[in-house]
Amino acid sequence: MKPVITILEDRIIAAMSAAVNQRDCTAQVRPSTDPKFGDYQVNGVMALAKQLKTNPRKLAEQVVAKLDVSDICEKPEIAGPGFINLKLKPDFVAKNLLEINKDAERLGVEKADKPKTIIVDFSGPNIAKQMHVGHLRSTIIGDCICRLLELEGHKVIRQNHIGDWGTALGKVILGLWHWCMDEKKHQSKLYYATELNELKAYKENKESMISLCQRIRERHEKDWEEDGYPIRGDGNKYFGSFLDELKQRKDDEIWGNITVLYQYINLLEESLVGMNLMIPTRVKKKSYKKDENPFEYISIPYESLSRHITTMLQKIDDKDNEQEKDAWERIREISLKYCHEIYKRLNVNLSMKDVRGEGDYRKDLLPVVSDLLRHDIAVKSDWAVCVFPEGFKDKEGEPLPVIIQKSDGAYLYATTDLAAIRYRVGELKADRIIYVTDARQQLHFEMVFAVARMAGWVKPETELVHVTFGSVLGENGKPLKTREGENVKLKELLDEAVERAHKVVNEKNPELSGDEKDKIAKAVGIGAVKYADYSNNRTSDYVFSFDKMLAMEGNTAPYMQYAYARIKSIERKAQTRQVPIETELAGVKKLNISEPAELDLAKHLARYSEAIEAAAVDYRPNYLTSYLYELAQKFSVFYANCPVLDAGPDKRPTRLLLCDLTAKTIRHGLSNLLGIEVVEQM
RNA sequence: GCGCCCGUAGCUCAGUAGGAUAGAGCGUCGGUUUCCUAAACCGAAGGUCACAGGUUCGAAUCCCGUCGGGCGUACCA
Repeated sequence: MKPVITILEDRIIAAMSAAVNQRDCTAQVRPSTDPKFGDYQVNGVMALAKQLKTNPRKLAEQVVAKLDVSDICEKPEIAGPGFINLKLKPDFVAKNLLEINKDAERLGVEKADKPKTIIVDFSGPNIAKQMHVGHLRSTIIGDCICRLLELEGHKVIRQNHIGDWGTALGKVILGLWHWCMDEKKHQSKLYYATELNELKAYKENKESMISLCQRIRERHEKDWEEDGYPIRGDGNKYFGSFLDELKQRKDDEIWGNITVLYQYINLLEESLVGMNLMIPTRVKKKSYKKDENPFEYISIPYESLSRHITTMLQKIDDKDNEQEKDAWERIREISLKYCHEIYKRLNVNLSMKDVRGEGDYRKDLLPVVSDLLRHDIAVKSDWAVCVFPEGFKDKEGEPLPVIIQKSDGAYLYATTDLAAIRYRVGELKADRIIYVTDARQQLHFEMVFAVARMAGWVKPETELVHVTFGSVLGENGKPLKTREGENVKLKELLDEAVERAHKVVNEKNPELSGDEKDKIAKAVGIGAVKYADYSNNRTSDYVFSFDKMLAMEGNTAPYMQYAYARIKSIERKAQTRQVPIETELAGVKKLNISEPAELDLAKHLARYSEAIEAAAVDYRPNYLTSYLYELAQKFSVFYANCPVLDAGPDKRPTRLLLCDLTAKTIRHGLSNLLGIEVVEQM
């Protein structure tokens, strides 16, 4: 079904063209700013008058003279400097609504004329860390964008570009080794936790810090020597089997430890800078004889050990780096399983088949770099391989590089992003690629896009879109953290939301069964977190507040869910009063709209597709939540003023239909597009 | 320094390629329940759209400048 606004736009354009004998006029039909101006206002005439240097009011008169909308609107009115105000005829609204009602699946939302293949890159957690609040926005905004585009009939390919190939992984692997050695050799005394506290405590005390670091280094070297069979430091004695056992551990234990270990490695390496402490490690020989130890031993600065491991990791397809590969696969497996539990709870449509992480592009990285070098697009600069796209400057005004390979040979996220673009355009046949990440990565993507175009990996008509969003802030106006200054785990955040929702349900509706309470608490709690995010303009930061998002007043998930539950309650009540809803609804051939509240609700219902279109074209879910909120408000007014079940036989079918369509629209918006559950009662 | 984003009611935020008297919610004050869920509804007060210029029929929106805040700016993502 064509949206009313589009029909009007077409008619206005035709009238404008006829009035001034000129093509491509823009009508600028917008919803009215004030109900007293009608339902839609035409702004384009004034702009056209300016362009033609004529009197806008006169021009408006000429346009209206050519305009035929009598089947849709009352007589158009000219107002102010040259607005044309349009008011829909109740008959037209009624007819329109009946058509939408017939289309229960799509509620009147049209499909795109030319469906495109659209890649949406979102969520992308770093698997070295437990998913935290920083992953929330990309995950849910990305999911909503996919659902909107799918509704419009596009071929949407979801890509979860997980971070599994960078320095963070090197740190986790090193951390796991510490965990292993702690258990195998140090009676599980959790030395790393103790040392983490010491590192924190000695921050300001250089002497103590130095002796602490020396102590750590010595133990490390000794343990490393010992964790070797048949050759020293190969990790075959303890670490290899430890990785196998890891599968049996509980997720909570793993994540608890990894979090601490990660901090430990980070702080240790940070503290080591400038101390000149060296640690032995092995590196593969350039060439070696058969049956010879393929490794040689070198000393590297202790603080660069995790980066060294990252480089080893990035060569995991070399059969001598099997240990790193095992560790990588194990972490990936554990972490992804955990991520998908979160996705499930969040009602986000992401599955394992959508995962294509940095590491999956590993075989493309060398070709990417050599390709760019061969075509003189990339150059070596200070031993790193760089591309200098035009128009980007650094602090000194010098050309700013995209580094695609570090001086130590490691690849970076720009490299994997480039490999991903090549794959998406080349293999997936993308017409458009949408990246949903926070605004801080803007420069990165601008530059990566520039390089991809320089290399000719994207066609000129391929759209590369960076959909940005702001940060989630705490009540203090700073990025949301725990009291200890750590990232808030997504799981804990969701747990608390559900718990709080549960308390409210208990208070408001104590007579419900335990199961029902649980179900409602889950829908309300998770829904509240998601809805609060969606209802904010995505480009701005927002302050996270459980109290606000769980409030019944205002633009919140519970308010929407309540409106839905009220309608469902009417339906339940109808059964006890022997009102045959199905029969009455099926029998509606014509609507009888008499009350202002009915007309107001009906008009809004007919505009669902406009809201979808607005939200989809700008990738802004808050246009959809605003629409839904207004819908719920209008329904509340209707509910208060128009009894449904007690209405006379001339009015009841219409009112039942308004209820039914309101419920369907709320459910579609909330559940199908935002992934927020509705509940039958609350 | 340069670049990007932002500054709207006491608070949290909307404001859809410039449109008419700038909107919600919270909070404050007042009202509504013999009636389908009051987890609701209705009303009132509350604004120099950071500041100063410009563009024009018209600016919160576009341009220039100032102030204030956030983020980014070569081997992290």
